[in-house]
Order: sequence, then C-alpha cells, then structure tokens
Amino acid sequence: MTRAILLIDMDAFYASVEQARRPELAGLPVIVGGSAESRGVVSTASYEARACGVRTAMPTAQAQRLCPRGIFLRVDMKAYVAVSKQLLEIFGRFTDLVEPVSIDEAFLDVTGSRRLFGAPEEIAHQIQERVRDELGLSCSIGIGPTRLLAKVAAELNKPAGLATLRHDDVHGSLRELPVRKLFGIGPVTEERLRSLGLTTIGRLQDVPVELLASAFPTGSAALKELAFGGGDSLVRAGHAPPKTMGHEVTFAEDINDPELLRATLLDLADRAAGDLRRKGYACRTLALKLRDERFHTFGGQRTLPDATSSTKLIYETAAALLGDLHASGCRLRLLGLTLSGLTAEAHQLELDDSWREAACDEAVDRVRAKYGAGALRRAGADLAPYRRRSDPPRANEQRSQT
DNA sequence: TCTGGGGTCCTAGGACCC
DNA sequence: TCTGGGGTCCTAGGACCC
Repeated sequence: MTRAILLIDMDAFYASVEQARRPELAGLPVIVGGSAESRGVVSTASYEARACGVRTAMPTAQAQRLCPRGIFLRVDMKAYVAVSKQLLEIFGRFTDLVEPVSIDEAFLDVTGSRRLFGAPEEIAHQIQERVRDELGLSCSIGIGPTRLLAKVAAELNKPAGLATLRHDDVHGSLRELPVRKLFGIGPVTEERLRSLGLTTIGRLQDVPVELLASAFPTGSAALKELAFGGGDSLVRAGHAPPKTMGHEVTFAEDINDPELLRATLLDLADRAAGDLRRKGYACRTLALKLRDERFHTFGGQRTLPDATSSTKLIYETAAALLGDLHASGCRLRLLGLTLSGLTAEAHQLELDDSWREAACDEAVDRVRAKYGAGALRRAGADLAPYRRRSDPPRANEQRSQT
C-alpha cells in the first residue's frame, strides 16, 4: 500500500502566535525578530508585512524602512514552544507517527489512520480545522507518498493551503518546478545547477548522471534521487535525541577586549552547560565559533578525555581555545559555543575534588529552576557586553553571585 | 543595506592503530 | 629502502534548514 505522509507547516508561525494571543494585532503587519539597535534580523513576518516586501532573515533595519508602520516584536521563544506542544498534541490524535522537524513543522504518517479518519485529504482538513478552532492558527499541509513530496507539496499552496503530490506527478507537475523547491537544494547548489542549465526539476531528472557527476563528484546520486522525489521516507515518532547544544551572540558593536570576550564566553558556557545538565547530558567536544568585523566566520574545537557537564571545565577549555583562535586580537562581531559528542549523563566519579564543581553547578541549577534563569549569574558573566547593552536586568530580578 | 540563533549533515585531510 | 589498506577518531569548514 502506498504510504500517506503529511507535512504540516505553520503559516508565519511566530507572527501568527502573537496575533492569536493579542487580537488587536489581527490584520496588522507584525514583524517578529531582533531589535534594529542590536543588529537583528526578521524571524517571521505576518502576511500583511510580507505584502510590504518584508522577508525572513532580512535585517530589521531594512524591514523598518520597507514597512514603517510595522509592529516590531521581540522573539518570545517560550510562548512559541508552548504552542508547538499543543500542536503536537492535536496531531497525535490522528496518528502515533508524528515526527517534529522544527518548532513549527511536523511529518505525520497517516497510512494506518485512514479507516478511522478517512482519506489523507480528509485527515488534513480535520487537522486544519482543529488547529484553527483550538489555537486560532493556520497551517499549510502537503500530502505525498514520500517525505520529500509531502514537503514540496506543502509549499505549493501557502497560506492555509492543502496540496497533494502523487508518484505520477514526479513525471508531470513536479518537472515544472524550480530545483530550489527541493529540500536540500539551497542557494549555492541552485547556482551551480543553473550554470549547467539545470533550473527545473525536469531538467535535473533528464540530465545524464555522468554529466552531473562531473560537477558534483560526491553528490550526483543524491541530487538525482531528490529530483525523483525519493529519499528517506520513514516517519520516526518523537523527537530525535539532540546531537549538539549551544549558544551564540552577536554583539551590538564589534569588540576585541579580552576581558569582555571572556565574560561573554563564561555566560555562553554557563547557559550551554546548564542546558546540558537540565536535559541530562554530558559532552566530550566543544566548539567555538568566531565572526570578525568582515563577517568572516572561523572556529575551532577541542575534545576532552572524558565527558563533562561542568560549567567550570567547559569554560576553562573554551577560554584556552579562544586564546589560540583569537591570537590576532581582531575585533569580533560574534562569539558562539557549541557542545557535541553528547552522552546521557552518568553519575560522575568523584575521584578528585570535581565534586565541588558539581555541587556548585547543582546549586545554581536548583535556584534557576525555582526562580528563573535570570535569578542567578556567574561572577564575571554579567560583564558580557550584550547583557548590559540590550538586556538590562528587570527591577525585581533577584541577583546574586556564585 | 548589512547580514540572528538554533540546529543537522557532509566532506576532506591528518593522526593513529592494526 | 620502499611502501598495503581498512577503520576510527579528530578537526576545520561549509551547505542547508527553520
């Protein structure tokens, strides 16, 4: 039996959540993203704002020029995560095979749900109805026999759309679409394909594989598979375990002061290690990301002999790495720290005095769990420049130092 | 006109071991 | 003096996604 896969994609998710919880914003150009002063970009623009030309990833300053009457809001990730959970609950009523792919998208395998809920199109309609009535949000749904075809279909008819691509369409309507519609083909690959005269999916289907292989020595087979709507189509229930966890920050102004950079690093390490412990992981590898004033991005990584979740050890390793990577002393616009090589945390052997650090981390975590992430800050981390510039502590915020 | 922050996956080269 | 092949781990960088 042909598989029936749905890809549900929320329309203008962040902006729509804001409009749903603040009805006075309905019908207005809402733009969610970083503030213009802090070199932010647009995360999501409502369709009213898109009418002015505002797009995702556009600098906020540019969005303000295009849409002077736009309502600019900061990202409220907590609120969006909460709505995302509600969405997954709704999807789960129709099938157990729900695979979230991002905060606002999920694959559903409804192959086995037809007897209960009807044809895939019927199921999709019901889901759109439930999402609209219960959460006041709209979504677009693509239906296909593979994940890729469902994904492409979802893009065909936004917003509030519903579209189906069947196996037959691979040799029909799919051929007319630009290659960029295929998940996995981005701007770079699109341009390289264009230089070969391959602009539509049909041309990509027809091109001899030898010719493709000369331009893409390693990726030609995968490109062909994409063009025919193939690829992995197993929908895996639930969230995949995380592979990395990290944080990065873009400064309001480029800096090279070693003390401010170390303070930033301490804050990043504190946040990343805190996430690690909260979710029950330890890491073995940590990677630094730097971006200089010319927007050149570079980095480095270190692997530890043993897994850790200690803020202190992670910070000290990262600080040493920063010393190596930033020997030039150039001005930086971005600093990031990502932890990888994650393993489920085993209880640490207390052979040395690392138990002191563990006890300290644990105490910090408990206070934050009770009073919020801002309740307590590592001594030194509050020097991080973005803390002072764009994120002043609230008047009633409890502060103490460790 | 100035370019965010959270991720996943892939490639390629070198070290090292058997 | 010349010289294997496979496998794993580590590092740097980049494409891509939302």
